[in-house]
Amino acid sequence: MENKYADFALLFKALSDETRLKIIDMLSCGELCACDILKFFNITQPTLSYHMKILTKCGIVNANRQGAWMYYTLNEKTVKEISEYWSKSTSNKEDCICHEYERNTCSEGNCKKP
Amino acid sequence: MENKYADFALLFKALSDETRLKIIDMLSCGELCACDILKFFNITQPTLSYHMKILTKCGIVNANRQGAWMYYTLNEKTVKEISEYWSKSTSNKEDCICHEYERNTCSEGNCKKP
DNA sequence: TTATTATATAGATAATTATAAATATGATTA
DNA sequence: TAATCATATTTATAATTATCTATATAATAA
Repeated sequence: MENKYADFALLFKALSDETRLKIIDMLSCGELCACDILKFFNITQPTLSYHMKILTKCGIVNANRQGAWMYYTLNEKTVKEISEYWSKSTSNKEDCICHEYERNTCSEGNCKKP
Repeated sequence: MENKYADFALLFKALSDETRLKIIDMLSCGELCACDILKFFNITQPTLSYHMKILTKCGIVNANRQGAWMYYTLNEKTVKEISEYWSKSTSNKEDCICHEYERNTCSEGNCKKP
């Protein structure tokens, strides 16, 4: 992993859109064809294609072409990695980047709480 | 909850930036003053202020002013809500929005897998 | 009270994003 | 083979985002 923060920032960016969150919700119940997803939304086909590209490029969604049709599924590995990242990032840990510097050093220590 | 997809899209948008992910990592080990966070990064003070506003506005981070200093902590409630949303959104569920429509209806059912 | 420190806001700008219309590609059907 | 269907790409555009500089505000220290 070259830069995990950049990688996960990209994954979260893929999740930062209402339409894409709904698509993930739908895929959690099983594989779907692009045309089925499209009918659910009030967006054009190129717009869906754009969103699916964002979801597949970062690895949250698997794409599988069957002739003219594209079938999508959730990528369980990435789904799990996101859970694990969030869980680890938000809990106290030995190897946190915050240990790479001194706390309370503003104005020679004046930012310590009273 | 008015629109959970819009709400969580906003939370994930707050997480879609490398600097903000690092700030959350740092806060997981305990409360920090803005000036301490600032020293960790190669960004200007207004840029940090902008990022902290995004994190506090959506409720991921709590802000607490003590005189001239701003102290930040993680908002454990929101942290947990994000975990729970992701876990639920990515697992098969009875009340999924995908049940609001018929599958495999493209070209009168031709998008069914062979 | 004046200077300094910590933080926020305003304004400008470059980069990115979401969207649609138009078009292209490639598969399927008649 | 021609027409149709499913999807992707290109182009344009409007909106949003990340960043900086400059400035403002408010607290603290000299």
